[in-house]
Formats: sequence, structure tokens, C-alpha cells
Amino acid sequence: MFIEFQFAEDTIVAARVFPGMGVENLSTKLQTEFNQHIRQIANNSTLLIEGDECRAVYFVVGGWLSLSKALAEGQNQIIDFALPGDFVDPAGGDGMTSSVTIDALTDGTLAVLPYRRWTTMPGEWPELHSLTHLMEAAKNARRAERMLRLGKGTAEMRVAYALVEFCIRIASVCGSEIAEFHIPLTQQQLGDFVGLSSVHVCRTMRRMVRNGVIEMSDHMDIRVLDSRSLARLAGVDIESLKRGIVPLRL
Amino acid sequence: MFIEFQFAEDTIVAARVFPGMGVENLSTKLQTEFNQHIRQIANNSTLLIEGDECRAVYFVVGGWLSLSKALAEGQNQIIDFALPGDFVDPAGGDGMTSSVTIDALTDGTLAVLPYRRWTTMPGEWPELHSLTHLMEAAKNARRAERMLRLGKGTAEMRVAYALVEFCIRIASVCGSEIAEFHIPLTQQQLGDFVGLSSVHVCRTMRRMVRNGVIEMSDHMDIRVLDSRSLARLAGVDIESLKRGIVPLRL
DNA sequence: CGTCTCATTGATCCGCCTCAATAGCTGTGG
DNA sequence: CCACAGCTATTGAGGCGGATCAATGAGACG
Repeated sequence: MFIEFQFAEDTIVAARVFPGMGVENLSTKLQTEFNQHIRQIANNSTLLIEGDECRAVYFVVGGWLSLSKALAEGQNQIIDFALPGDFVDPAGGDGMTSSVTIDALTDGTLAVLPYRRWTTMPGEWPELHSLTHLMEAAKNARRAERMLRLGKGTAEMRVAYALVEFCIRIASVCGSEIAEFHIPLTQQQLGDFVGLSSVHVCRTMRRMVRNGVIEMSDHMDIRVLDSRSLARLAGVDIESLKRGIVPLRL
Repeated sequence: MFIEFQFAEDTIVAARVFPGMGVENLSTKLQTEFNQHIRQIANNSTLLIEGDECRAVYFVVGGWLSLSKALAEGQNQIIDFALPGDFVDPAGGDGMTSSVTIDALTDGTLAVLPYRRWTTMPGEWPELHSLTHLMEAAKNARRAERMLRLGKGTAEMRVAYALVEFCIRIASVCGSEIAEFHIPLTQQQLGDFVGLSSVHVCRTMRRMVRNGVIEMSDHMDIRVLDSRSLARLAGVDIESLKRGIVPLRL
């Protein structure tokens, strides 16, 4: 199931952190620092496998990552997605072993910040304190929201919530409201995210299309036709959810 | 469903942080600081409700807290438990609105650290940096482990995993291996934790008792008879799980 | 001794999974 | 240009795990 690690040296090119790629919250000097550690990654490559030793925090400049875990029988659960502007610290409680598998869902650009460097950075750039604190808080809120639905929600609620979350997070990255967006996922992956089989994801989304809540084209191009209904299905109030699951702009 | 807020002034007494209550990782000076903010809490009281404004981080000195969320229809999901030694920062991405409801599952003792104070503390006590970083990492690993099972695990796996997690975390608090422990939960609450109905929690645990995996007495006094089997049911390797879900002792 | 809460067990139902077949799309090679 | 393979989406049929409803038991407490 795992795709071969493709983090070849020759993929390291001169991409650079710049505004509009989820780094609006970073000062120019901090961006300069991040630029020292830029790496390009290829769609479908695996950056890190659960249980591996990890020695760096990833900052996503562009592209989507998935953080997932698998059972012995091969069943996969996507724990979270990392979008541009997100930090990913894969370590578990021992500070050195990854608790998740990290895959690239698209081509992308990362700043790979070694722990040794990462731990000294907040001293030099105090802004990192409040930034990472808010990002952590948003991440926790997001995952809690999803755990609630994994444990207690119906298929419809889980899928609707996932769509609302994508909508809000993507809007947060691009800085404006959206009703139309693409998610770089197969229905299988979406199912791994919301705890459903791909078949049931399909049925559920078809029903939403039939009911005029959303429209789908191509490969997971979503257009929200009736955001009121979608929010109701998801069991959320959009405005308060926004405050919870994306970090406040400083 | 929510229990009345009982955080009365007269419950604030002179309990103090001391070793053996999950604070082994704190220096004496830091404990002195925490002592300025001690609060006693009563079993079954609600400290904070989802959506409320929150202005403090809780450090658990003694007792258990639950962090939960509820759907509009009243269904409850327990996101995590906080045990002695844990920090709880309830804020979401806006840094001020709680993303969870916090309840006391036992009588307990907290250090309530106002954000204003909390944000300045790592400057004074650098040890807090690495401590909270490891606690965060362990918390993330724990929740990821649980999300995996909420999404993909059977009832048996979920319950078995929960027991293993309790076993490890309680052992971490009391500093030694255990095979026998008490969890201050009803089967309803355990169900809210693992995403099952209380009825099915009962059936599942009964089956484990019949199979000689565990023994139960009184009200949730658990004795693990066959930890090998329990780990197999939970789908974990105990040793690597320990490294992941509890913070490394510094 | 009645009440309240929680655990236990049985019976029934339904939401989602699994299996299976088909269709659409993309890329590849003849 | 077509043939074919590989992958994803779609739809149907059937089965099962866990929810729900309901009744009983078992302590704890006033």
C-alpha cells in the first residue's frame, strides 16, 4: 500500500517561501530562515512512515500532505491534512519517533526544519510562539471536531463536515471566501479520512448532489450550492467553526 | 445532559502541588509558581463548556478531567482524559473560545494558570518548553491512535485499546508497572470515549472477562489477566505504544 | 424499604461494509 | 487510430456489527 520514498536529492530546487502560499503570518526575516530549508516533494511520495525516527518539523509552503495511521490488517485512517501554512511535527511522546505516516497528496514545497534548529527558533523570532500556539490550538479543535463525528456522526454528517472543513481551510489559505474548490483526494482517501468505505462515500455524496446541496465535476471539484443545508448536515455553525478550526490571523 | 457548574469560591482551599501527583517533571521553583494558582474541584462539576470564553490553562495535580464535545442532538463524545501531570489548554484557533467541554470525573486539584501568566512562564522556566512540547506530542499521538480506532476498529479493538491506554497512562502517573487499576468512568462514559453505546461496551467487556483477558470488580476496577491478548485485541505493541503516548521523563 | 443509578442480557432493526459488476477516464503501445 | 490495461467512480445485492428498545438485576443511599 505504501508508495516508494521518492525524496531524491535532485528534487531539491530553489523554490522559495513567498506570500500567498500560506506564509502571510511569517515575518520577512523568518521567511528568509525558512528558505534555507526548502524541499520540493512529488505527488504520491511518502515522506515518513509511522514508527520511523523523525528529526524535523515540516512547514508546508505549497501542496497538501496527509498524516495517517494504519492497522496491522492494512486499514488506513487519515488523521489530518496539512495545507499551506501548516506546521507538521510528527513526533510522539518520546520526541523522536513518528506517530504518523506522512504522504504528499500533490506536488508541493516544504520547509524542513531540523529539531535542533526548530527548538532555538522561538528564541530568535518570538512571533513563532504565538503563531505556533494558535496553529496548535486550531489543529486540536479541528481534530476534536472530527473525533466527535467519527464517534457519533452519521455518514452524511461526516462527509458534510469534511467538506465544510475543507471549504474553511482552503478559504483560510487563499484569504477569501469560496464556494468552489478542489480537493486532491480519491473517494477512497476521503473515506479513510471520515471513517467510511469509498463505496459509502460515493453514495453519500451522490445523495448530496441529488438533493442540490453540492455539485461535483471532474475529479473532486466541489461546488457548494446550498451552504446552509451543508452546514446543517454537518451539524455546525459555520462562523463559530471558523473561529475554532483555523488560526486567527495575527 | 450537562451538569451544573459548581466551581464555587468556597471549594478553593489550600491544596498544594507535590511530587507523586504527576508533577515529578516540574522543578521546585515551578511548583512554587503553580502553588499560587491551586483550585480544588468537585467530582461531576463542569469547569468549562464548549464555546465559552476561556482564559487559562489547567494543570492537573490530582484527579481526572474529561474533555468532550456534543452534537446538537445531545450525543456526547469524550475527546480525551486529562490525568495528573497533564496540561489542558481548551482554546481553539482564535485563542479564546473553548473547543471542548471540561468535566471533573473525580474530586481533584488543579493549577489554573491564566493565559497572561502562562505565556510569560516559558521565558522564566525554560524547562517548560521541552516539557510542554513532549506533552503535546504525546497527546497528539494518543488522539491519533484513538482516531484510527474510531474510524477503522471494531468494538473489541476500541475497548481493548482504551484499557491499554489507561493502563499505560496510569502507570506513567504512578511511576511503576501496573496490571490492576481503577477507571473513574461509567460504561456510558467509556462508550462516549470509544464511540460505542453503553450496552455494547458492556457486552464487549463481558466477553473479555469470559475469555479470561481481564477481570472486573466493583465499579470499573480492572485487572489485566492476559496483557498479551489484550494488546493483540487492541492491535498495539505495548512497548512502542508507551514511547508514543506518554511523554518521555526528562 | 423505596428510589436512583448503573450494569446486564435479550430481541429486533438498520446503517454501513463487503462483494461484485459495470462504466468512464487516462495513458500506453501497436 | 484502436486496443488494452489500470484506476476510480458508480450502482446493486446481501450480510453483519453495533444501535436501540426493553426488562431485570444489583448496589448505594436516604
